[in-house]
Amino acid sequence: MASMESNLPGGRNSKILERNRTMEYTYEYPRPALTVDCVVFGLDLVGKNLKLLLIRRNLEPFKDKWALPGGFVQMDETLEDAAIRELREETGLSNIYLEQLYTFGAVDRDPRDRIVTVAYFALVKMNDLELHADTDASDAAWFAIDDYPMLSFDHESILNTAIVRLRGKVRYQPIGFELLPEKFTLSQLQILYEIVLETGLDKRNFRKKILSMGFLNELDEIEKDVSHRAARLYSFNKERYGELIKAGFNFEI
Amino acid sequence: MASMESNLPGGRNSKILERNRTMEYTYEYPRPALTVDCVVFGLDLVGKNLKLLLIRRNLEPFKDKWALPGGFVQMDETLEDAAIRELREETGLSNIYLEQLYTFGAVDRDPRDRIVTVAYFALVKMNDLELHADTDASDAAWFAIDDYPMLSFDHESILNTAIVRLRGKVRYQPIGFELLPEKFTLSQLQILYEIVLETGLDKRNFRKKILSMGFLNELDEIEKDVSHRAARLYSFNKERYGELIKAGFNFEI
DNA sequence: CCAAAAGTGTTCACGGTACACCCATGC
DNA sequence: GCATGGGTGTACCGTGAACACTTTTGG
Repeated sequence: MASMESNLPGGRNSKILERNRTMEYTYEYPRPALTVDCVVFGLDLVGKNLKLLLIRRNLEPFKDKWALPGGFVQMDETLEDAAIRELREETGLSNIYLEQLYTFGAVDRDPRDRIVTVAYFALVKMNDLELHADTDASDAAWFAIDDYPMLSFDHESILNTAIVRLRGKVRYQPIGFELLPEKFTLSQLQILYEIVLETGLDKRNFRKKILSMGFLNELDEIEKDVSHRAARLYSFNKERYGELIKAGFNFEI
Repeated sequence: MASMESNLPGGRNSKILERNRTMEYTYEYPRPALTVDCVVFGLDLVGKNLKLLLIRRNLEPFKDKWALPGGFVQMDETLEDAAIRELREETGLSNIYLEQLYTFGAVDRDPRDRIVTVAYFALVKMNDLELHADTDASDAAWFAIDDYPMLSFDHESILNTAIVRLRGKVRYQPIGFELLPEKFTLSQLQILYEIVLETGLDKRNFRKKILSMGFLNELDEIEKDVSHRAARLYSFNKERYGELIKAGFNFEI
């Protein structure tokens, strides 16, 4: 397990050690450990707030404390694969929107050792959700974004970075749909933006704008089981959106 | 050199090994190596094009090939510190704009070993530039962004990610000023945007817009040594920009 | 006096914003 | 019939876009 890349570090701790699998000289030096951590957001359309998925740690340090789901990157998997695997193992989630957020490398962010973590941020449709913790998470639960417990390590600052990213990105990329069911009403879409952007929006202007963009499919279907006039359902037409983007269209709320 | 973080990986390759400095049980498992790489952009106002700073590698693999400046992260430095150190060692640059770009973790991105790299992107004022390679770069040079040599490793895809980021970010954050001298003319500022955004801009509209934003200092100074009417010089007022942002102002070109 | 770039206003079209009432449905 | 949210149009204003000529300076 010795190697070197692009260029040498300062030289300290470096010595020629062995030939590796490609038979080139490599160097040995101490390596930080590498983990991934995931900030998972969900949307509570009833309670009208944004939710955060946390797990309860069952190992030291921070045993029994809440933390972002995550864990070590293995040698034979990409960073994204590691994030996907950890999410499945610790929360049972799969097939969700995932994007790399930022890499946190403060020297003392972990009390045990030098550990660098690549943070991901994830959006899930909370309806088709079924949490079941495996492996080393004894518990997983959703918390309101403005009322969550103390977090382990530097996870609070990772979370804050993710919130800033979400708020920024939701305005100019159609990622909000990842938080809604496949079929949704325009009111639900509006509530999504109102929650994430922490603002009120005018109903008529919102509908005019979003419909004029032309990437929503108007379905031949309406809401069920509501005690008032049922709203029409829509779905996001990803292909159409791609075409529009190619043609120079600019999404913005 | 054994440890573990947030949660365990799959379990394979893991065993209890030793107590570390905080006297908690830790695990041993193989770790990817960790490097940083920097995409450094400069602006050539005369030739009117964007430039890229590369180094010539003097070690295998890709010996004598061009690559992004970068190298291994040491145990006692943050990721950003590593990027700053490598830039100084390999190119002599210091005190430049630097921001984290993306972390690349494909399993086979380096032929020797599993190496994950945290890419940074940097902007330099090319006038106050003086390149001198130390350490392990035998050479450093600027290339036009649309005419550069073959790059080592996956550095071309890192570069492409950086270009996308630059083009996207320059439109809604005042990072362009990092590519200009402290004192610049409005025409130079316009050329900057025309180069980066690969578009033409109307002179009158551009001036109206940028001046109306109210964060440029109009200096009592004009260009020197030009064979035509000398233009007024301006500088970017960072403090003023901060105040505007706090007040809800939105920068956009 | 010529070349080169600096500097300067107005008009028009479009998109954003503000704003209020009737309709459909379930209980 | 009443409570609840669904659904709809217009007028105004401000910003973005298009567009051409005069001024200054050095050589």
